[in-house]
This record gives sequence, structure tokens and C-alpha cells, in this order.
Amino acid sequence: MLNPFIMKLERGARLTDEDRQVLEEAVLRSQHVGARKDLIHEGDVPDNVHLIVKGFACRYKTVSDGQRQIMAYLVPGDLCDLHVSILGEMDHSIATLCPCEVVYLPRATIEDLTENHSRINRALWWVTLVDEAILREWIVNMGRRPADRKLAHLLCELLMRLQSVGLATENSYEFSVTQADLGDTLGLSSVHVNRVLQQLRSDGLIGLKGRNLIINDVERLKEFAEFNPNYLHLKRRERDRSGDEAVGPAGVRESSPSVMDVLKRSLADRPPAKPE
Amino acid sequence: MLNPFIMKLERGARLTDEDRQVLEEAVLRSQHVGARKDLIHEGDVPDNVHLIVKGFACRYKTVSDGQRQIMAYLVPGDLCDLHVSILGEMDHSIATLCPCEVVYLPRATIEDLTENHSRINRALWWVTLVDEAILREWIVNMGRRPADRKLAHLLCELLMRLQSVGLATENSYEFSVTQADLGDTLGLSSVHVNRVLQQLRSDGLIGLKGRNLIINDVERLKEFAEFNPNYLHLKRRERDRSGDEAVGPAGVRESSPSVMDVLKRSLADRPPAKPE
DNA sequence: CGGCATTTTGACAATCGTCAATCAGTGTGG
DNA sequence: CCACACTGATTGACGATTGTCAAAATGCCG
Repeated sequence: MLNPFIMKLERGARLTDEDRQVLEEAVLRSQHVGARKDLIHEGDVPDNVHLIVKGFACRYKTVSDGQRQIMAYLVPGDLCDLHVSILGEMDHSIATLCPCEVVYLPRATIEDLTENHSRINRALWWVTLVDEAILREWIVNMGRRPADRKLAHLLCELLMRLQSVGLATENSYEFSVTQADLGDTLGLSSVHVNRVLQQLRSDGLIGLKGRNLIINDVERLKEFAEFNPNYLHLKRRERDRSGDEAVGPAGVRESSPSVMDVLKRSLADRPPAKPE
Repeated sequence: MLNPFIMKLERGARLTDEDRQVLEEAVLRSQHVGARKDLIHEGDVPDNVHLIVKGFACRYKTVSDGQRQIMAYLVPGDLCDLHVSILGEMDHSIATLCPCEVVYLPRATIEDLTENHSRINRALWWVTLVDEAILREWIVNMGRRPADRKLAHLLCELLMRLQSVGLATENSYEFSVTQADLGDTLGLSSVHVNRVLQQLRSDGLIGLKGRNLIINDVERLKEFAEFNPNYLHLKRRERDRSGDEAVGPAGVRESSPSVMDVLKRSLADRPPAKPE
């Protein structure tokens, strides 16, 4: 199975074999995390960067009456807190939605990747900008669509995002998220989510077999949700990646052996990364 | 009057006098743009980066039934489309909400700033990450707060953001945004916005004199809105800016007198920038 | 003053939330 | 294998928030 993280970065910038190799090394060790566990909490200044390898996690905040709002889904290949060091402390929390596999990348590793691998650096900024575009689309979803289209839109987005990392078929994916969590995502009550889901099922748009979501007619669902995938920026465009070459002297390629040494050393030295 | 753009960037990274000088120079010429004009449209691959100098603009998308959703406010000091070159084409549009003064920065200028002025580069990424944090808070606002608190929250955010660029007093600012636009911002109808505004006024929380918004009791409004400003990352933290020193010699400070010279020269040399 | 955009009002309808009970699925211990 | 507990899904009755429509009032600018 291809590494979802690498699949994802490849859409942001052209990577060399060496880049891929470095990335493979960096994400060797994953840890299991149970469902509904905080990975990072608001106010933290985390030392590790978390990479989701399996399962779904989310960014969320809690408001005073105890209600929760989810602002983003983190699926395999997504990094959790890449650039917090620029902002300082976390202004929101991150938690698993179901049992997950998570890699804890030491900040030093990330800094090495961004400073010494310009293509990877560019790809990491690319994912940051795509995350921002997704946030904007979510605002549209919350503000200007009725509940049924909101939900349909979310399901379409996840289909595309999971397909892009090889975790969805043409029309289905594993979706183990609670109806209450869906409510916290879309700003709805779980009761209403339930009713809308039933509606979508009885309209034949989707089917649920256990944790498996099947979209019976992808085009029809997309149309219903007014889903335009442009904000995911999944299409690779030659124009944009041509600039990659300019970022650093091409000769840096030759330094690759030492990079690998650094990584191996860091992997060997470190006790297996531990959650908080 | 201090340049709002520079005031803003100074919160993201410590700048040298030379950095400031370069920035001053870059934003000399502004153009007037009327209310309700598109600066950039979805699908564009803009050549210029737009900097708002006066007035309010917004990011928005339109959905099929013609409704509009605003995803972000751009206030003086905000850049519009800084990193589109990484993503490719615009996935949303940007328009003025009222008459604005806008600087059209050629992409080449921005590239010079980011490549040759590391502090400015860091500051520009900082503003990008803050924008992302604001998007997240807006999702919370839209999803989990009733209309009156949504509106109060927005007003609090704008108070802080405008204060941070010297465009708001302790408790008031110029706010020339239509109630329909507020509706498009918060996902409400303009009728409901109207009623909520009246409510806030009769509760004595805010006052509106023409285009001037006065917040009678800032603390009370913040409490009502559950406003926590942490997501704006306005506090300067020593920890983060310590690294800045490494980049250049401190002695550059002495160059400040020449700033005016540079300004005058550039005013004489450059033809006025033109919108696309 | 006249025209136009914006704000304000009222009546009514639709969406969605709340509460509380029931049902279904899953895992555990005896 | 079954009783039990627990979480999540489902249902119904009812209420609250917010939207829609259409008209009237107000404010602004030339």
C-alpha cells in the first residue's frame, strides 16, 4: 500500500525519489490511539507533529454551554499541527473520532524536512493552503446550505479526499463517525442528522452497511450537494510545479546520504515517541 | 499615521528598519475602488497581490440559488491573494464591501519580499496562519452560536483586528457594512440581522451613529459573545521572535532617515500601478 | 427635490432543536 | 449461552429560531 502522506504531498509538488525515501523513513513508527482521545489540547505548545495514518481525527473547539464544533476532519495523510511554532500555542484541540494510527514526528524532523528539502517544504505549505480552502468551503456549507445538502457535501468531500490517498473506491469508503459527531461538524443536532441521513438513504442517494458508506450515484449526490471540487486543488498543474526547481541549488540533491544518516540517527536515538 | 500593513506584520515577526523601509516603498500607490466591486474572481490566476489600505473587502462564494456566503473580512493591512501561486487558480472571489483604497502589488515585488527578506517572509506566513485560525473561529461562530451572539462575536473580532492596526478606538470603529452583507457573513437573512441589531442596541450593548459603531461596554459584549481573542494571536511572544535576530545586523536601524528619500524617489520613478 | 439603496415592520411558514422514550448492536462476565 | 450494561440510532411531540414575502419608512446623494 502506498503511503497516504506521500500520495498527498505529491499533489502539492513534484518530489524526487530521495524526498519520498526521506518521507517513508520519517513515518515508520505509528502508535495506536483509541477513539475519542485528545491528541492536542487548546493552549498546548506541542513538541510533536502528528500525522494521521489510519482513522479519522478532527480539529474542534468547545463553547461555554458544553457544545462542540468540529472545524476540520483529519484523514490519513493529514498533518495536525505543522506550523504551530510560528503561531505559538494551539488555539483549538485535536481529537480522534475513531480508533486511529498516529505517527508522532519530532519537531526537529519536520524542521529538517522543511529546511533541507525545498520540494517537501513547498508541498507542506501547499497542504496548509488547501486546508485553508477547505475551511472556506465549510463556511459556505454551514452558512448557505440546508441540512441535507450540508451532509451530502461533506460526504462528497470525504469521498474525494479519501480517493486521493487511496482509501476510497469509486463510490464508497469506510466511515466510522458517529451521528453526534456529524452534528458537531455541521452545526446540527444529532437528531436532525439522523433524520437527514434517513432521508438521503430513502432517496437512494447513499447506503450504509455497518461502517461502510456507499454512494449509489456519485454524480447525483454531487449535483444535489452542489459539490465543486475545485477547492481541493487535486488536479496537478504543470505550470505550478515548474517553479519547484528554482527554490534551491540543484546540487543539494547530492547531500542526500547525509540526510538519511540524520534521520536514521534520530530514529535510532529516540525512544519510541509517546503521546503527551 | 502608521502603515496598517506594517503594524500588522510587526506582530508576526520582528522587523528591521530596512524591512519596514522596503515595505513602505512597496505600498506607496493605492487606487480607489468603489463599493461592491470584484477585485478578483473565482477562477482567476491573478498577477497582482492586493493589499487593502482603507475600507473593508471580503472573500466570498456564490451558491447556485444566487445566495452569497462571505468567508472572510479583509481590513486595512490585509493581503488578498498572497499565496495563490502555490495553489494555482482562485477558488473564491474577493470584492469590496465599501469604497476602498487598494494597493496592487506586482507578484515580482512579493517574490522579492519573501525571498530576500526572511523576517518579512516569516511575517507573511504568520498572517496566513492567523487567517486560517480566523476561519476556524468563524466555523464555530456559524455552527454553535445563536444569531445575536454570532453578530456580537463578529463585532468583537473586528474591534480587536482594527485596534491592532490603529483603526479603532478603545470601543468604536467605522463600520460601513450593509445589513445584507452581515447576513451573507453570518449565514442569516438580512431581516434577521436587522432584528438582532435592534436587540443589541436596545440592550445597550452597542450603538450606531451613521457608519460609526460604538460598543458601550466592551467587556459585556465580549462576555455575551463568549469572545476569546486567543485565535487572533495578537500577543507578541518573546519566544517566537527570538529567532529573528539571527538574520541581519541590528545596525540597520540607523538607515531610517533615508526612508523618506526612498519614498520620494519611488513616487517619482514608478508609473502608478494599475488594476489588471 | 427625486431616485435609489438600505433599513424597518408585520404576518406567516419552514427548518431545526429539545426532550424523552424506545430500539438495536456490541461486548462482558457469569 | 444468556443477562446485563453501554453506546449509538431511531422515533414522536412540541417549541424556538430563523427565513420569506411584501410593504412602508428612512436615509443618502446628486
